[in-house]
Amino acid sequence: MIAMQALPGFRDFLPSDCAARNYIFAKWREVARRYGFVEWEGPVLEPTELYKKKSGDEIVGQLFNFTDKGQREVALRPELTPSLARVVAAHEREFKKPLKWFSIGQFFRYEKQQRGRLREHFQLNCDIVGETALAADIELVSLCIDIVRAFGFTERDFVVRISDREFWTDFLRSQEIASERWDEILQTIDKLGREPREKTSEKLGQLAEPVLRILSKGGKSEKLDRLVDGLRACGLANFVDVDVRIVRGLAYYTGIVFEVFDRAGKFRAIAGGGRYDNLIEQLSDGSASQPALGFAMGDVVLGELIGETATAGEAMEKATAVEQKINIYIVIAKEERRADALGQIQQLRDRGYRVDYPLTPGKVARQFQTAEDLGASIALLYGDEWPQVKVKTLATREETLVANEELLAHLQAHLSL
RNA sequence: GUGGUCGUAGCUCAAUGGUAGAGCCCCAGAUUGUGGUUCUGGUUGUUGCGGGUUCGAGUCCCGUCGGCCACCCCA
Repeated sequence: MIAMQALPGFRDFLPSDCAARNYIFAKWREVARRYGFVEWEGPVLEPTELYKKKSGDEIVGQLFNFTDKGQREVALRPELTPSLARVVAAHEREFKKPLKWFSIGQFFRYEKQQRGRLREHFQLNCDIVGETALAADIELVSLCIDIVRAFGFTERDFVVRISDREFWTDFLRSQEIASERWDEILQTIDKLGREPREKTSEKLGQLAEPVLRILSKGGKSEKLDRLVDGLRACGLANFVDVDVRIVRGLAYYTGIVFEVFDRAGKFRAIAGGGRYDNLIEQLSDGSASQPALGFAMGDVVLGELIGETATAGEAMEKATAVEQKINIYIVIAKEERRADALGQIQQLRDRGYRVDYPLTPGKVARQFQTAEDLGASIALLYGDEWPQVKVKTLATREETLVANEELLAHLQAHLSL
């Protein structure tokens, strides 16, 4: 029995898990760069106040927070957006607008874990700052779709549900509802799918009838139409559904909001985001003001969906397998040749080949087995043939003798990496 | 935070209240320096932990920790 284990909700990444994670990160990075986004990072630990301040009280109860040795109230970041807002406010004039920034990092929350929901996870965040035009919303949703597509998913596998908070705030204004109640009503609409209809009606009171009528009709707006038109021009309209039931829990969203789900409805949201035009101004106490929008995509649900989707799973399997293989394994058949082998190993590694060899004397049969296990395509045997080396192509079992000093040239000609 | 359910070897799982097992993995062999198959042998457990009932507990009871599921909440 091992005494120490990881804390609940925290993961160990064994090599295969790490390879899968790196694969996800690589796709995220690759597609974000295709869209002209640049990478940045913020601190993992932030003052608790940053999250208490304006992002809605609902998040505070789930913070992984504590008091540090300097008596500061701090929290492991649960999300990136407040940090981004702070950074943008502090460096507002240093960059031309719009900013297109992305970040990959670890985020934390303190709550009971269950499937798809740990106390720690990795997230991609993509944000556009300094652009009010709907074109920015189209760009962001397009990027989100293309990132999911990059893993081999199609419109049969996932859907982006798009909504607009302004659709609801316009409605509430038309109903002459006091703005203090808006957040509470939006929360109720957000919960609509998860709560019994009677409870919703009770909470909405006189609004229940018009709200339910809108939902049964589907809800439409000129802005949402234009958004979908823009995505259609990109050829991405098949990936989206307008669905005004999407509101999102965070209070800081102000306009378009969206969430990505698997079509089968088996998992939690894969990604989510929206427009938060007032947050930067709020967090900076008015010293900076920038419209902004962004989304986040986590590694946990995405990873589960990749694992359960044949095409995506195979693509990842293939990519990670290649990544973990070595190119060349050195078989030391005679210990007298170890020094010669080491000299060549150094040369090969300098040239960029992935090379491994037995650290202790061992049977030749076992060494070939190890070469196979490590995924080498070629084995070099150092033994009685010296100063020649036996070059064996493992897949075909073909062997040729090559003089050791001609080995580099020989491999360059015969081993394509 | 609340409720339900589960916890046996590194992994997947067996064991009517009566001496804890199998498969896989791993390790070592099968006449001198050649790998994916095969054969032989071998290692591994305070049955999550702590109490209790019993002649006797992996099995029943209580507590605790951990996993899973639902609720809460959702970045």
